[in-house]
Amino acid sequence: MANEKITKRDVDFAKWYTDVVKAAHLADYSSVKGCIVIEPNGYAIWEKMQSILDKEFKKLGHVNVQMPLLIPESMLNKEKELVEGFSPEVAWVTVGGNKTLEDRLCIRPTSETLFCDYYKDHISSYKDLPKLYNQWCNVLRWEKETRPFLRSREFLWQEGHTIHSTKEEAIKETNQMMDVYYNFFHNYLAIPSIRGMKTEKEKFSGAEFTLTNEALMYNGVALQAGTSHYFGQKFSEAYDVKFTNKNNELEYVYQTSWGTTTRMIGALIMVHSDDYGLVLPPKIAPKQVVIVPIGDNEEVNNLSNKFKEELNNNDIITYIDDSEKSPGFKFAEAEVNGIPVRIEVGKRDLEKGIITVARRDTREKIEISKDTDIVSFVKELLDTIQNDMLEKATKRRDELTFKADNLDDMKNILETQPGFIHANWCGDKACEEKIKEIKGCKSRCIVPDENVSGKCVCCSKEAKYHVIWGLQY
RNA sequence: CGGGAAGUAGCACAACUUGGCAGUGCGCGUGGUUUGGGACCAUGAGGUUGCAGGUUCAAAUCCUGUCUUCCCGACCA
Repeated sequence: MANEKITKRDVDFAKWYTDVVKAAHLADYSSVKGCIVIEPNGYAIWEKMQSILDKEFKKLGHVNVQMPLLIPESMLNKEKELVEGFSPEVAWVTVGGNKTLEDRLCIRPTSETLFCDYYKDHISSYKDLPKLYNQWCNVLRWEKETRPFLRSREFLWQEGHTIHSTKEEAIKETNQMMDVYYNFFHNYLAIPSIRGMKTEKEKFSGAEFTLTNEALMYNGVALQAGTSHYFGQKFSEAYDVKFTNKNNELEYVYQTSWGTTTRMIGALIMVHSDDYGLVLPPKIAPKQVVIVPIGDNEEVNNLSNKFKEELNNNDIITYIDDSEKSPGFKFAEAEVNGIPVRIEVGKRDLEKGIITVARRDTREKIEISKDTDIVSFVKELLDTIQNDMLEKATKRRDELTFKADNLDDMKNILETQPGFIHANWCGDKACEEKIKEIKGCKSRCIVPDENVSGKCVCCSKEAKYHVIWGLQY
Protein backbone atom coordinates (compact mmCIF):
# COMPACT_ATOMS: atom_id res chain seq x y z
CA MET A 1 0.00 0.00 0.00
CA ALA A 2 1.57 3.23 -1.13
CA ASN A 3 1.58 6.40 0.91
CA GLU A 4 -1.85 8.00 1.03
CA LYS A 5 -0.50 11.51 1.34
CA ILE A 6 1.43 11.24 -1.91
CA THR A 7 -0.17 11.48 -5.33
CA LYS A 8 0.94 8.61 -7.58
CA ARG A 9 3.92 9.50 -9.74
CA ASP A 10 2.29 8.15 -12.89
CA VAL A 11 -0.97 9.97 -12.24
CA ASP A 12 0.31 13.52 -11.83
CA PHE A 13 4.06 13.99 -11.83
CA ALA A 14 4.02 17.66 -10.79
CA LYS A 15 1.72 17.00 -7.86
CA TRP A 16 3.73 13.93 -6.88
CA TYR A 17 6.86 16.06 -6.76
CA THR A 18 5.45 18.67 -4.39
CA ASP A 19 3.82 15.95 -2.29
CA VAL A 20 7.19 14.24 -1.81
CA VAL A 21 8.84 17.54 -0.91
CA LYS A 22 6.21 18.24 1.71
CA ALA A 23 5.84 14.72 3.10
CA ALA A 24 9.60 14.43 3.61
CA HIS A 25 9.65 17.90 5.20
CA LEU A 26 12.31 19.15 2.85
CA ALA A 27 10.69 22.52 2.29
CA ASP A 28 7.45 24.40 2.65
CA TYR A 29 5.94 27.47 1.07
CA SER A 30 6.41 30.81 2.79
CA SER A 31 4.14 33.81 2.48
CA VAL A 32 6.52 35.34 -0.06
CA LYS A 33 6.00 34.01 -3.56
CA GLY A 34 8.91 31.97 -4.82
CA CYS A 35 10.78 32.06 -1.52
CA ILE A 36 10.58 28.72 0.23
CA VAL A 37 11.44 27.68 3.75
CA ILE A 38 14.07 24.97 3.49
CA GLU A 39 13.27 22.76 6.46
CA PRO A 40 15.81 20.76 8.50
CA ASN A 41 15.54 17.62 6.35
CA GLY A 42 16.07 19.62 3.17
CA TYR A 43 18.78 21.83 4.56
CA ALA A 44 20.69 18.78 5.81
CA ILE A 45 20.86 17.50 2.23
CA TRP A 46 22.16 20.87 1.08
CA GLU A 47 24.78 20.87 3.84
CA LYS A 48 25.91 17.44 2.74
CA MET A 49 26.18 18.61 -0.87
CA GLN A 50 28.09 21.67 0.28
CA SER A 51 30.56 19.71 2.36
CA ILE A 52 31.39 17.30 -0.47
CA LEU A 53 31.67 19.94 -3.19
CA ASP A 54 33.51 22.39 -0.97
CA LYS A 55 36.16 19.75 -0.29
CA GLU A 56 36.55 19.13 -4.02
CA PHE A 57 36.85 22.86 -4.74
CA LYS A 58 39.48 23.30 -2.06
CA LYS A 59 41.46 20.30 -3.27
CA LEU A 60 41.81 22.18 -6.54
CA GLY A 61 43.06 25.32 -4.82
CA HIS A 62 39.88 27.37 -4.49
CA VAL A 63 39.12 29.53 -1.48
CA ASN A 64 35.81 30.90 -0.21
CA VAL A 65 34.85 34.55 0.12
CA GLN A 66 31.66 36.51 0.72
CA MET A 67 30.62 39.37 -1.56
CA PRO A 68 27.94 42.01 -0.87
CA LEU A 69 24.27 41.24 -1.39
CA LEU A 70 23.64 44.55 -3.20
CA ILE A 71 24.95 45.83 -6.51
CA PRO A 72 24.75 49.49 -7.63
CA GLU A 73 23.04 49.86 -10.98
CA SER A 74 25.92 51.83 -12.45
CA MET A 75 28.23 48.90 -11.74
CA LEU A 76 25.86 46.28 -13.11
CA ASN A 77 25.40 48.25 -16.31
CA LYS A 78 29.02 47.98 -17.34
CA GLU A 79 28.53 44.58 -18.93
CA LYS A 80 25.85 44.99 -21.53
CA GLU A 81 25.07 41.35 -22.23
CA LEU A 82 24.80 40.50 -18.56
CA VAL A 83 22.33 43.33 -18.06
CA GLU A 84 20.26 42.28 -21.06
CA GLY A 85 20.23 38.66 -19.96
CA PHE A 86 19.02 39.41 -16.47
CA SER A 87 17.15 42.72 -16.63
CA PRO A 88 13.61 41.35 -16.39
CA GLU A 89 14.55 39.31 -13.32
CA VAL A 90 16.49 41.86 -11.31
CA ALA A 91 14.87 43.10 -8.09
CA TRP A 92 15.54 46.70 -7.10
CA VAL A 93 15.79 48.07 -3.60
CA THR A 94 13.69 51.20 -3.29
CA VAL A 95 14.74 52.25 0.18
CA GLY A 96 16.70 55.49 0.51
CA GLY A 97 14.31 58.05 -0.96
CA ASN A 98 16.10 60.45 -3.28
CA LYS A 99 18.42 58.07 -5.08
CA THR A 100 18.89 58.84 -8.73
CA LEU A 101 18.29 56.00 -11.15
CA GLU A 102 22.03 55.52 -11.58
CA ASP A 103 22.47 54.99 -7.85
CA ARG A 104 19.77 52.38 -7.43
CA LEU A 105 20.78 49.14 -5.80
CA CYS A 106 19.71 45.70 -6.87
CA ILE A 107 19.85 42.39 -5.06
CA ARG A 108 22.46 40.18 -6.74
CA PRO A 109 21.06 37.85 -9.39
CA THR A 110 24.68 36.63 -9.76
CA SER A 111 27.96 38.17 -8.66
CA GLU A 112 30.26 38.55 -11.70
CA THR A 113 30.04 42.29 -11.24
CA LEU A 114 31.12 42.24 -7.61
CA PHE A 115 33.99 39.86 -8.19
CA CYS A 116 35.28 41.96 -11.10
CA ASP A 117 35.01 45.12 -9.08
CA TYR A 118 37.05 43.53 -6.34
CA TYR A 119 39.60 41.86 -8.58
CA LYS A 120 40.46 45.01 -10.52
CA ASP A 121 42.17 46.62 -7.52
CA HIS A 122 43.73 43.47 -6.14
CA ILE A 123 45.89 42.22 -8.96
CA SER A 124 48.66 43.89 -10.85
CA SER A 125 51.06 41.25 -12.08
CA TYR A 126 50.79 37.80 -13.62
CA LYS A 127 52.38 36.71 -10.36
CA ASP A 128 49.10 37.57 -8.61
CA LEU A 129 47.23 35.12 -10.80
CA PRO A 130 45.27 32.96 -10.82
CA LYS A 131 42.68 33.98 -8.27
CA LEU A 132 40.45 31.02 -7.51
CA TYR A 133 37.54 32.36 -5.49
CA ASN A 134 34.18 30.82 -4.69
CA GLN A 135 31.24 31.91 -2.61
CA TRP A 136 28.30 30.07 -1.07
CA CYS A 137 25.37 32.45 -0.94
CA ASN A 138 21.81 33.23 -1.90
CA VAL A 139 20.78 35.10 -5.03
CA LEU A 140 17.49 36.55 -6.23
CA ARG A 141 15.89 36.33 -9.66
CA TRP A 142 12.31 37.46 -10.14
CA GLU A 143 10.93 34.33 -11.78
CA LYS A 144 7.33 34.32 -12.94
CA GLU A 145 6.55 30.69 -12.43
CA THR A 146 8.00 29.15 -9.28
CA ARG A 147 8.37 25.63 -7.91
CA PRO A 148 10.11 24.43 -4.74
CA PHE A 149 13.85 23.84 -5.38
CA LEU A 150 13.44 23.69 -9.17
CA ARG A 151 12.67 27.33 -9.70
CA SER A 152 12.44 29.66 -6.76
CA ARG A 153 13.07 33.38 -6.74
CA GLU A 154 15.58 33.20 -3.96
CA PHE A 155 17.86 30.22 -4.11
CA LEU A 156 21.08 29.02 -2.51
CA TRP A 157 24.04 28.28 -4.67
CA GLN A 158 27.76 28.31 -5.02
CA GLU A 159 29.41 30.55 -7.59
CA GLY A 160 33.07 30.17 -8.45
CA HIS A 161 34.74 33.13 -10.15
CA THR A 162 38.30 32.68 -11.26
CA ILE A 163 40.73 34.87 -13.19
CA HIS A 164 43.78 33.65 -15.04
CA SER A 165 46.74 35.02 -16.97
CA THR A 166 46.20 32.83 -20.03
CA LYS A 167 43.32 31.69 -22.13
CA GLU A 168 44.50 28.08 -21.98
CA GLU A 169 44.56 28.03 -18.21
CA ALA A 170 41.07 29.56 -17.98
CA ILE A 171 39.62 27.06 -20.46
CA LYS A 172 41.26 24.25 -18.53
CA GLU A 173 39.60 25.55 -15.36
CA THR A 174 36.21 25.70 -17.11
CA ASN A 175 36.52 22.06 -18.16
CA GLN A 176 37.91 20.93 -14.85
CA MET A 177 34.99 22.37 -12.88
CA MET A 178 32.47 20.74 -15.21
CA ASP A 179 34.26 17.47 -14.45
CA VAL A 180 33.79 18.13 -10.73
CA TYR A 181 30.03 18.57 -11.20
CA TYR A 182 29.69 15.62 -13.53
CA ASN A 183 31.57 13.32 -11.16
CA PHE A 184 29.57 14.59 -8.19
CA PHE A 185 26.35 13.70 -9.97
CA HIS A 186 27.53 10.20 -10.84
CA ASN A 187 29.47 9.31 -7.70
CA TYR A 188 27.32 10.91 -5.02
CA LEU A 189 23.87 11.78 -6.36
CA ALA A 190 23.72 8.57 -8.44
CA ILE A 191 22.39 10.63 -11.33
CA PRO A 192 23.68 9.68 -14.79
CA SER A 193 23.90 13.19 -16.17
CA ILE A 194 25.29 14.11 -19.54
CA ARG A 195 27.53 17.07 -20.29
CA GLY A 196 28.42 19.19 -23.25
CA MET A 197 28.47 22.69 -24.59
CA LYS A 198 25.46 24.99 -24.81
CA THR A 199 24.54 26.39 -28.21
CA GLU A 200 25.00 30.09 -28.88
CA LYS A 201 21.29 30.62 -28.18
CA GLU A 202 21.25 28.78 -24.85
CA LYS A 203 24.59 29.83 -23.37
CA PHE A 204 24.91 32.25 -20.45
CA SER A 205 24.71 35.82 -21.70
CA GLY A 206 28.16 37.24 -21.55
CA ALA A 207 30.04 33.94 -21.80
CA GLU A 208 32.28 32.91 -24.68
CA PHE A 209 31.01 29.41 -24.12
CA THR A 210 28.99 27.54 -21.49
CA LEU A 211 29.40 23.93 -20.42
CA THR A 212 26.35 22.29 -18.91
CA ASN A 213 25.51 19.26 -16.81
CA GLU A 214 22.09 17.94 -17.82
CA ALA A 215 20.10 15.38 -15.88
CA LEU A 216 17.00 13.56 -17.11
CA MET A 217 14.11 13.34 -14.66
CA TYR A 218 11.97 10.22 -14.32
CA ASN A 219 9.26 11.75 -16.52
CA GLY A 220 11.70 12.48 -19.33
CA VAL A 221 12.03 16.22 -18.75
CA ALA A 222 15.59 17.54 -18.55
CA LEU A 223 17.02 19.64 -15.76
CA GLN A 224 20.10 21.79 -16.15
CA ALA A 225 22.03 21.43 -12.91
CA GLY A 226 25.56 22.71 -12.95
CA THR A 227 27.12 25.07 -15.46
CA SER A 228 30.68 26.18 -16.11
CA HIS A 229 31.36 29.27 -18.22
CA TYR A 230 34.41 30.55 -20.02
CA PHE A 231 34.21 34.34 -20.21
CA GLY A 232 37.41 35.04 -22.05
CA GLN A 233 38.10 38.75 -21.62
CA LYS A 234 34.51 39.98 -21.97
CA PHE A 235 34.04 40.92 -18.35
CA SER A 236 37.60 41.95 -17.70
CA GLU A 237 37.35 44.48 -20.52
CA ALA A 238 34.02 45.78 -19.25
CA TYR A 239 35.28 46.07 -15.68
CA ASP A 240 38.87 46.93 -16.51
CA VAL A 241 40.56 44.00 -14.79
CA LYS A 242 44.13 44.20 -16.09
CA PHE A 243 47.49 42.72 -15.19
CA THR A 244 51.07 43.04 -16.38
CA ASN A 245 52.13 39.91 -18.21
CA LYS A 246 55.59 38.34 -18.47
CA ASN A 247 56.45 40.58 -21.42
CA ASN A 248 55.69 43.66 -19.31
CA GLU A 249 52.52 44.39 -21.32
CA LEU A 250 49.13 45.25 -19.87
CA GLU A 251 46.56 42.57 -20.60
CA TYR A 252 43.00 41.81 -19.55
CA VAL A 253 42.54 38.70 -17.40
CA TYR A 254 40.86 35.52 -18.66
CA GLN A 255 37.91 34.60 -16.56
CA THR A 256 35.61 31.69 -15.65
CA SER A 257 32.56 31.16 -13.51
CA TRP A 258 30.76 28.00 -12.46
CA GLY A 259 27.82 27.22 -10.22
CA THR A 260 25.41 24.71 -8.78
CA THR A 261 22.26 25.36 -6.80
CA THR A 262 19.69 23.91 -4.42
CA ARG A 263 18.01 22.76 -7.60
CA MET A 264 20.13 19.63 -7.25
CA ILE A 265 17.78 18.62 -4.42
CA GLY A 266 14.93 18.76 -6.91
CA ALA A 267 16.90 16.58 -9.31
CA LEU A 268 17.55 14.05 -6.57
CA ILE A 269 13.82 13.77 -5.92
CA MET A 270 12.69 13.60 -9.53
CA VAL A 271 15.25 10.97 -10.49
CA HIS A 272 15.08 8.55 -7.56
CA SER A 273 11.93 8.92 -5.50
CA ASP A 274 8.77 6.80 -5.77
CA ASP A 275 5.15 6.56 -4.63
CA TYR A 276 6.28 5.87 -1.06
CA GLY A 277 8.20 9.15 -0.86
CA LEU A 278 11.79 10.26 -0.92
CA VAL A 279 14.59 7.92 -1.92
CA LEU A 280 18.12 9.15 -1.23
CA PRO A 281 21.43 7.70 -2.34
CA PRO A 282 23.33 6.66 0.84
CA LYS A 283 26.24 8.98 0.09
CA ILE A 284 24.04 12.06 0.20
CA ALA A 285 21.53 10.96 2.86
CA PRO A 286 21.96 13.02 6.03
CA LYS A 287 20.71 10.03 8.03
CA GLN A 288 21.73 6.67 6.60
CA VAL A 289 20.28 4.13 8.99
CA VAL A 290 17.26 4.09 11.27
CA ILE A 291 16.84 1.45 13.95
CA VAL A 292 13.25 0.60 14.89
CA PRO A 293 12.97 -1.29 18.19
CA ILE A 294 9.77 -3.34 18.40
CA GLY A 295 8.43 -4.53 21.73
CA ASP A 296 9.79 -2.99 24.87
CA ASN A 297 12.23 -5.43 26.43
CA GLU A 298 15.79 -5.39 27.57
CA GLU A 299 17.28 -7.44 24.77
CA VAL A 300 15.59 -5.29 22.11
CA ASN A 301 16.82 -2.08 23.68
CA ASN A 302 20.33 -3.31 24.37
CA LEU A 303 20.81 -4.63 20.86
CA SER A 304 19.38 -1.43 19.32
CA ASN A 305 21.77 0.68 21.35
CA LYS A 306 24.69 -1.56 20.56
CA PHE A 307 24.01 -1.34 16.81
CA LYS A 308 23.61 2.40 16.94
CA GLU A 309 26.87 2.86 18.76
CA GLU A 310 28.85 0.53 16.51
CA LEU A 311 27.49 2.07 13.31
CA ASN A 312 28.01 5.66 14.41
CA ASN A 313 31.54 4.82 15.56
CA ASN A 314 32.21 3.71 12.00
CA ASP A 315 30.88 6.88 10.37
CA ILE A 316 27.52 5.41 9.41
CA ILE A 317 25.01 8.01 10.51
CA THR A 318 22.43 6.11 12.53
CA TYR A 319 19.58 6.95 14.87
CA ILE A 320 17.00 5.02 16.87
CA ASP A 321 13.33 5.85 16.40
CA ASP A 322 12.26 5.40 20.02
CA SER A 323 9.12 7.51 19.73
CA GLU A 324 5.77 6.22 21.06
CA LYS A 325 4.46 5.55 17.55
CA SER A 326 3.50 2.10 16.35
CA PRO A 327 6.06 0.13 14.33
CA GLY A 328 3.98 0.52 11.15
CA PHE A 329 4.02 4.27 11.55
CA LYS A 330 7.77 4.30 12.00
CA PHE A 331 8.32 2.19 8.88
CA ALA A 332 6.19 4.50 6.80
CA GLU A 333 7.87 7.57 8.27
CA ALA A 334 11.34 6.25 7.49
CA GLU A 335 10.23 5.57 3.92
CA VAL A 336 8.74 8.99 3.35
CA ASN A 337 11.98 10.52 4.64
CA GLY A 338 14.16 8.39 2.38
CA ILE A 339 16.34 6.77 5.04
CA PRO A 340 18.38 4.29 2.94
CA VAL A 341 18.48 1.43 5.48
CA ARG A 342 16.08 0.44 8.25
CA ILE A 343 16.96 -2.11 10.90
CA GLU A 344 14.03 -3.70 12.69
CA VAL A 345 15.02 -5.10 16.06
CA GLY A 346 11.98 -6.97 17.39
CA LYS A 347 11.39 -9.43 20.18
CA ARG A 348 9.65 -11.94 17.90
CA ASP A 349 12.65 -12.02 15.55
CA LEU A 350 15.08 -12.21 18.43
CA GLU A 351 13.42 -15.40 19.66
CA LYS A 352 14.48 -16.88 16.32
CA GLY A 353 17.90 -15.28 16.66
CA ILE A 354 17.43 -12.86 13.77
CA ILE A 355 16.85 -9.21 12.92
CA THR A 356 15.29 -7.71 9.80
CA VAL A 357 16.98 -5.18 7.57
CA ALA A 358 15.01 -3.25 4.94
CA ARG A 359 16.46 -1.24 2.09
CA ARG A 360 14.57 1.86 0.99
CA ASP A 361 15.36 1.79 -2.72
CA THR A 362 13.86 -1.65 -3.43
CA ARG A 363 11.79 -1.97 -0.20
CA GLU A 364 13.25 -5.45 0.09
CA LYS A 365 13.49 -7.05 3.56
CA ILE A 366 16.48 -9.14 4.52
CA GLU A 367 16.63 -11.39 7.59
CA ILE A 368 20.06 -11.78 9.14
CA SER A 369 21.42 -13.39 12.31
CA LYS A 370 21.41 -11.06 15.29
CA ASP A 371 25.10 -11.88 15.71
CA THR A 372 26.02 -10.57 12.26
CA ASP A 373 28.85 -8.04 12.16
CA ILE A 374 26.46 -5.16 11.67
CA VAL A 375 29.06 -2.61 10.58
CA SER A 376 30.44 -4.56 7.66
CA PHE A 377 26.98 -5.77 6.68
CA VAL A 378 25.50 -2.28 6.56
CA LYS A 379 28.57 -0.79 4.91
CA GLU A 380 28.29 -3.28 2.10
CA LEU A 381 24.54 -2.79 1.82
CA LEU A 382 24.92 1.00 1.56
CA ASP A 383 27.46 0.54 -1.23
CA THR A 384 25.12 -1.85 -3.01
CA ILE A 385 22.22 0.60 -2.73
CA GLN A 386 24.38 3.44 -4.02
CA ASN A 387 25.47 1.39 -7.04
CA ASP A 388 22.03 -0.05 -7.74
CA MET A 389 20.48 3.41 -7.69
CA LEU A 390 22.91 4.70 -10.30
CA GLU A 391 22.32 1.60 -12.38
CA LYS A 392 18.53 1.92 -12.16
CA ALA A 393 18.65 5.64 -13.03
CA THR A 394 20.95 4.89 -15.95
CA LYS A 395 18.57 2.27 -17.24
CA ARG A 396 15.69 4.74 -17.04
CA ARG A 397 17.72 7.42 -18.81
CA ASP A 398 18.62 4.99 -21.58
CA GLU A 399 14.98 3.98 -22.00
CA LEU A 400 14.20 7.66 -22.49
CA THR A 401 17.01 8.35 -24.91
CA PHE A 402 15.96 8.56 -28.55
CA LYS A 403 17.29 9.41 -31.96
CA ALA A 404 15.54 11.65 -34.47
CA ASP A 405 16.34 11.98 -38.17
CA ASN A 406 13.73 14.54 -39.08
CA LEU A 407 11.15 16.87 -37.58
CA ASP A 408 8.39 14.25 -37.69
CA ASP A 409 10.49 11.86 -35.60
CA MET A 410 11.10 14.65 -33.16
CA LYS A 411 7.45 15.54 -32.93
CA ASN A 412 6.41 11.92 -32.39
CA ILE A 413 8.87 11.44 -29.57
CA LEU A 414 7.97 14.69 -27.82
CA GLU A 415 4.29 14.00 -28.03
CA THR A 416 4.39 10.39 -26.81
CA GLN A 417 7.28 10.23 -24.33
CA PRO A 418 9.81 13.04 -24.05
CA GLY A 419 13.45 12.33 -23.19
CA PHE A 420 16.95 13.03 -24.46
CA ILE A 421 16.73 13.20 -28.23
CA HIS A 422 19.91 12.82 -30.25
CA ALA A 423 19.75 14.65 -33.55
CA ASN A 424 22.12 16.34 -35.94
CA TRP A 425 22.04 20.08 -36.42
CA CYS A 426 23.40 22.45 -39.06
CA GLY A 427 24.22 25.17 -36.53
CA ASP A 428 21.62 27.60 -37.82
CA LYS A 429 19.67 29.45 -35.13
CA ALA A 430 16.57 29.43 -37.34
CA CYS A 431 16.44 25.64 -37.15
CA GLU A 432 16.85 25.76 -33.39
CA GLU A 433 13.91 28.13 -33.17
CA LYS A 434 11.79 26.00 -35.43
CA ILE A 435 12.42 22.95 -33.25
CA LYS A 436 11.43 24.98 -30.21
CA GLU A 437 7.99 25.36 -31.71
CA ILE A 438 7.44 21.67 -30.92
CA LYS A 439 6.29 21.82 -27.30
CA GLY A 440 9.14 24.21 -26.41
CA CYS A 441 11.86 21.66 -27.11
CA LYS A 442 15.33 23.14 -26.68
CA SER A 443 18.88 22.06 -27.34
CA ARG A 444 20.29 20.60 -24.14
CA CYS A 445 23.90 20.47 -25.25
CA ILE A 446 26.27 19.85 -28.10
CA VAL A 447 27.93 16.46 -27.68
CA PRO A 448 31.66 16.44 -28.31
CA ASP A 449 31.80 14.37 -31.50
CA GLU A 450 34.61 14.60 -34.01
CA ASN A 451 32.84 12.78 -36.82
CA VAL A 452 29.49 14.40 -37.34
CA SER A 453 27.93 13.14 -40.51
CA GLY A 454 24.43 13.30 -41.89
CA LYS A 455 21.76 15.91 -42.31
CA CYS A 456 20.30 18.56 -40.04
CA VAL A 457 17.14 17.25 -38.37
CA CYS A 458 15.31 20.41 -39.39
CA CYS A 459 16.52 21.77 -42.74
CA SER A 460 18.30 18.66 -44.10
CA LYS A 461 21.44 20.63 -44.87
CA GLU A 462 24.82 19.17 -43.96
CA ALA A 463 25.01 18.78 -40.16
CA LYS A 464 27.79 20.38 -38.15
CA TYR A 465 26.88 19.27 -34.66
CA HIS A 466 25.63 16.27 -32.75
CA VAL A 467 23.09 17.79 -30.35
CA ILE A 468 20.90 16.43 -27.57
CA TRP A 469 17.46 18.01 -27.39
CA GLY A 470 14.62 17.86 -24.91
CA LEU A 471 12.02 19.55 -22.79
CA GLN A 472 13.28 21.29 -19.67
CA TYR A 473 12.28 22.53 -16.26
C1' C B 1 2.94 38.46 -17.70
C1' G B 2 -1.94 36.35 -20.21
C1' G B 3 -6.05 32.13 -19.47
C1' G B 4 -8.33 28.90 -15.62
C1' A B 5 -9.07 27.03 -10.39
C1' A B 6 -8.48 27.64 -5.19
C1' G B 7 -7.57 29.96 -0.05
C1' U B 8 -12.18 28.26 6.53
C1' A B 9 -7.89 25.04 13.28
C1' G B 10 -1.17 22.06 11.89
C1' C B 11 -3.48 19.03 7.43
C1' A B 12 -7.88 17.43 4.32
C1' C B 13 -12.47 19.40 3.81
C1' A B 14 -18.08 21.00 5.12
C1' A B 15 -21.15 25.33 5.85
C1' C B 16 -21.40 29.92 0.77
C1' U B 17 -26.13 28.90 -4.10
C1' U B 18 -30.78 31.49 -0.60
C1' G B 19 -26.34 36.55 4.75
C1' G B 20 -28.45 34.80 11.07
C1' C B 21 -24.25 30.57 17.38
C1' A B 22 -17.57 28.30 13.39
C1' G B 23 -18.40 22.42 12.03
C1' U B 24 -16.42 17.14 10.74
C1' G B 25 -12.23 13.77 10.12
C1' C B 26 -6.98 13.31 10.77
C1' G B 27 -3.19 15.37 13.70
C1' C B 28 -2.01 17.61 18.75
C1' G B 29 -2.22 17.54 24.86
C1' U B 30 -3.50 14.33 29.16
C1' G B 31 -4.78 9.27 31.38
C1' G B 32 -4.93 4.20 30.29
C1' U B 33 -4.58 -0.29 27.20
C1' U B 34 -1.25 -1.59 23.16
C1' U B 35 3.18 -2.47 19.78
C1' G B 36 6.07 -7.00 13.33
C1' G B 37 3.21 -2.01 7.76
C1' G B 38 0.47 4.55 9.32
C1' A B 39 -3.17 0.99 16.99
C1' C B 40 -7.59 1.59 20.48
C1' C B 41 -10.73 3.79 24.53
C1' A B 42 -11.68 8.10 27.45
C1' U B 43 -10.98 13.21 27.84
C1' G B 44 -9.20 18.14 26.52
C1' A B 45 -7.13 22.24 23.80
C1' G B 46 -7.03 24.58 19.27
C1' G B 47 -10.44 30.07 14.76
C1' U B 48 -10.29 37.80 13.95
C1' U B 49 -12.88 32.15 7.82
C1' G B 50 -5.49 34.81 3.54
C1' C B 51 -5.35 40.30 4.00
C1' A B 52 -7.70 45.33 3.27
C1' G B 53 -11.93 48.03 2.15
C1' G B 54 -17.32 48.26 0.98
C1' U B 55 -22.83 46.88 1.33
C1' U B 56 -26.02 45.38 5.67
C1' C B 57 -29.33 45.52 11.96
C1' A B 58 -26.12 41.26 10.85
C1' A B 59 -20.77 38.81 6.29
C1' A B 60 -17.05 32.61 6.02
C1' U B 61 -21.38 33.68 2.76
C1' C B 62 -22.69 39.48 -1.48
C1' C B 63 -19.25 43.48 -4.02
C1' U B 64 -14.15 45.73 -4.96
C1' G B 65 -9.04 45.49 -4.42
C1' U B 66 -4.80 42.81 -2.96
C1' C B 67 -1.51 38.65 -1.55
C1' U B 68 -0.41 33.42 -1.86
C1' U B 69 -0.81 28.48 -4.07
C1' C B 70 -1.95 25.02 -8.13
C1' C B 71 -2.78 23.93 -13.55
C1' C B 72 -2.06 25.69 -18.91
C1' G B 73 0.93 29.11 -22.14
C1' A B 74 5.19 32.96 -23.00
C1' C B 75 10.44 33.91 -20.01
C1' C B 76 14.41 31.48 -17.00
C1' A B 77 19.64 27.81 -12.79
